[in-house]
Amino acid sequence: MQASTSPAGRPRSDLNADVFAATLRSVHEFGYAGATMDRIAVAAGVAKTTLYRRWPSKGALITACLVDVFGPAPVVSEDREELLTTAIRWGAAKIAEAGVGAAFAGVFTDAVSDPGLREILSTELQAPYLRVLQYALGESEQRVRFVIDVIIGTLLHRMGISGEPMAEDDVEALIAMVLGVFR
Amino acid sequence: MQASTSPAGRPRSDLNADVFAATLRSVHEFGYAGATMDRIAVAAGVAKTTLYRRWPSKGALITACLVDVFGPAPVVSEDREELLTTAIRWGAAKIAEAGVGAAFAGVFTDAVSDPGLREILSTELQAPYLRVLQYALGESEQRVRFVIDVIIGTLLHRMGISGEPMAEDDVEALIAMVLGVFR
DNA sequence: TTAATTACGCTACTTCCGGTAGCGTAATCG
DNA sequence: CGATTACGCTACCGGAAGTAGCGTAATTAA
Repeated sequence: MQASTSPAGRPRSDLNADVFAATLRSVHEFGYAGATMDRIAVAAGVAKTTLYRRWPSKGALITACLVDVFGPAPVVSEDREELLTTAIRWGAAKIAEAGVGAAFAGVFTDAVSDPGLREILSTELQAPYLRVLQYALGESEQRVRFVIDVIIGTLLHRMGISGEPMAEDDVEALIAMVLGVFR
Repeated sequence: MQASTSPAGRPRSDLNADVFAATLRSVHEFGYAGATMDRIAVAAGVAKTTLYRRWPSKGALITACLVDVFGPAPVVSEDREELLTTAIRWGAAKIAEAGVGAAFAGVFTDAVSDPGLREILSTELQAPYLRVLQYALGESEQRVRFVIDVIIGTLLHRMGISGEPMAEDDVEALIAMVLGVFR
C-alpha cells in the first residue's frame, strides 16, 4: 500500500480538534436538533462547506466526535466481573465528563431513518466494543446483546434524554444489577 | 363549569382514531423523522391543517398517540414484586404490539430541545405512571427514578432504536434484574 | 519559477419539512 | 334563517441539511 507518500496539493489544515470541540459544545448547549451545521461552523471558525468536505452528514460528524471522545476500547481484564465493572464505570464517566449524552441519543435516533448513518455508527463506534465484550463475556450472543442494551439504554436514557448526570450510587447499582445476570 | 352543553357550531368529526392509526403506521414504516406531517395527513385522509387544529405540534400528536395506546396505568397489585413484574411485562408487550418504540424514542429526543413538548410529555404520559410506581414502591425518589430509567431505557433502546422486538427471555431477565435491586 | 493539485472560505442556491394564513364550504345550534 | 365552529385546500414563511461553483491559499513535482 504505502499510503503516506505525501500527496500533491494543499494539505488539510489541522482543525479536527477545534471542530469536535465546537460540535460537542453546541450539542451540549442547544441539543441535538439545535446544534445546526451553520452554528457549528461558526463556533469552530470554519466554513460550513469544509465540514461537508470531511464528513458526509451531520450525523457522521457527531459520530466522529463520539469516536474521538471514547477512543479505543480499554481491555482491562480477562475476568468477567472486573471487565464489566470497569466498562460501566468508564462509559458513565466518559459520557458525563464530555457531556455527550444528548449527542449519543440524537445520533441513535437519527440512525433509525438513515441507513447510511446506521452503517457508520455500527462500524465505527459500536462494533469494536461489541467484539471486546462478546469475547470477554463468552456468553450467547443474545445474553451479551441484552446486557449491552441494558447498559447503553440506561446510560443514554438518564444522561442523554433526561440530561442529568448519573450519581455514583446509581452507577454502582447498575453494575450490581448487570453482574446479577450472570449468577 | 358544566362543560358539556353542546357548543354552537359544527362538531368535530370523529377522526382521531384514523389519525392515530395513520401516525403510528407512518412512524413504524419511515421512522420518526420520516413520518412527516404531510404524509400522516394523506395517510389519514385528512388535511394537514386539521392536524394542527387539534394538536399543536408533531411531537404533541405523537405523544397523543402514545397516550391513546397505553391508556390509564393498570394498578394491578399492592405487592411490590408483583407490581413491577406486571408493569414490565405490560410495557414491553404494549410497545411491541403497537410498534411504538420508534415513536417513543423520537418524542423523547425531540423533547430535549423543545420545552413545550417536554411539558406535554411529562404531564400527559409520564406523570401518571410515575405516581403509581413511586407510591407502590415506597422507596426513595432516587431509587425509584433509577429503576424507571433502567426499565424505560432498556425497552426503548431495544425496541425503539435497535427496532427489534424483545424476546420473552429478555423480558424475564429484565424483571429479575430489577427485582434484584430491592434485595 | 512554474504548473498541477488539493484544501479552504465564501456566496448563493435547492430541497425538504414544520408550521401558519386565509378563503370557501359543510355541519350544527338557536 | 343567522351565528358559529370545523374541515379542506392552496399558498406561503422560516429554518436547516446539503450542494455548486468560484477565487484563492498551500503544497509537491518539474
